[in-house]
Amino acid sequence: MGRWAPDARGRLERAALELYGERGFECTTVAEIAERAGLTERTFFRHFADKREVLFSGGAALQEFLVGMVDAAPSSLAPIEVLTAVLGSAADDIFEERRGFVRQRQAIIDANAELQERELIKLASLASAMADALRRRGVGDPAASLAAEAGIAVFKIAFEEWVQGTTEQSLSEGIRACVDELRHVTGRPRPTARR
Amino acid sequence: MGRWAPDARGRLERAALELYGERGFECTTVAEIAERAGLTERTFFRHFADKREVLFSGGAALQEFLVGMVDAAPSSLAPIEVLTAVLGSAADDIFEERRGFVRQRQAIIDANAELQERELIKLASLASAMADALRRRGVGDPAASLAAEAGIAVFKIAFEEWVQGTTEQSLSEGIRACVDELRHVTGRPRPTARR
DNA sequence: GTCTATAGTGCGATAGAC
DNA sequence: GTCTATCGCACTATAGAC
Repeated sequence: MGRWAPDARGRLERAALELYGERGFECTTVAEIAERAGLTERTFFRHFADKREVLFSGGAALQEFLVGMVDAAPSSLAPIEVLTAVLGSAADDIFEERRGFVRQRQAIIDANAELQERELIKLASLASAMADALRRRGVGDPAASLAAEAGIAVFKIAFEEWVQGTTEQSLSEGIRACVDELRHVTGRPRPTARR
Repeated sequence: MGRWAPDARGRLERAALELYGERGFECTTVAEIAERAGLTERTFFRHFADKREVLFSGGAALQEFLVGMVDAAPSSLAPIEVLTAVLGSAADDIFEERRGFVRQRQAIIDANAELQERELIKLASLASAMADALRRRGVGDPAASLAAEAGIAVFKIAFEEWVQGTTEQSLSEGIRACVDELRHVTGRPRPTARR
């Protein structure tokens, strides 16, 4: 048993989620979060770069998961197939099991512009990491970037519907449906001599 | 002739661009910007919600331009064709003529994470406005969102290459090339009975 | 762990334009 | 008189320096 109660980081995360939910992100001070967690302001900033980051530190794990799956995917698969499979796995293994937490967190983010900014930069960094992973598979440019951005866009749109709860579909089903829809939207791959 | 020198807003924008370029975004205080523009800190915040916004207020005009063009496009065009045409027009009529300014501004943004966050949220709002415009044309969901997000992704990737100056291509040529590449990446629109 | 600079807000005063 | 743009001051909270 150490000198301090364990899991300071986790306590700060939980305290922040509670308080942001109760009184909103802007109306919560770091001092209040620290107090509820039984710690000081200074300690908060040693764990999280700023007041927003406490909601996003889980993103690193998600990124590792996705990149690892892309790296491990059979080399026979086309980029779009890899992404569909990998995002679907994340949906089933990570999101579906934490639906309550995810929705609570999303409600907080949706209520604040600063938090939306932070979320978008996390998604952009995810897209960039996915593009790198595709390049390691030998996918060229700009195909790698385009596929990664398209994958993230699909995820974003499917996630939005899933988290709202207006659909019976699972998240991974929504992802597959969106990929199909994207195929139709972009049209056939060049009107070469066919017909 | 008024009591004050005219175009306070423009003076603030120019002063900010200069100072952010000279010493970086973080090392510039709002007081310094206001001083160079011959105004006070309080006036800066009257015109711009925060220190970042001074670099992004032109985005509203771009959004109006794009949405207006989508609304005015012939109804015979498919969503992806509308977006390709509209983004190409913006490239030729807005970006190509301001290349110097755009590059200077981008160098400032690339050097700072907070500014990248703000840029991403502006792009997201652009995507959302484009999706709305497509829905007004009768495009359904999620096709409208997907097309808009794909269009913005294409623009982002083509813009990146163009602004770096590593290509001879014009921005609108880059956009068309990226749209073609995206078509190939997503693959054919469902393996229906053909062949 | 304390101290401080700076971002950003709220409110009242002022000086013109109309 | 009203309206608008600016200033000035007091204030809080974040975030970083020491």
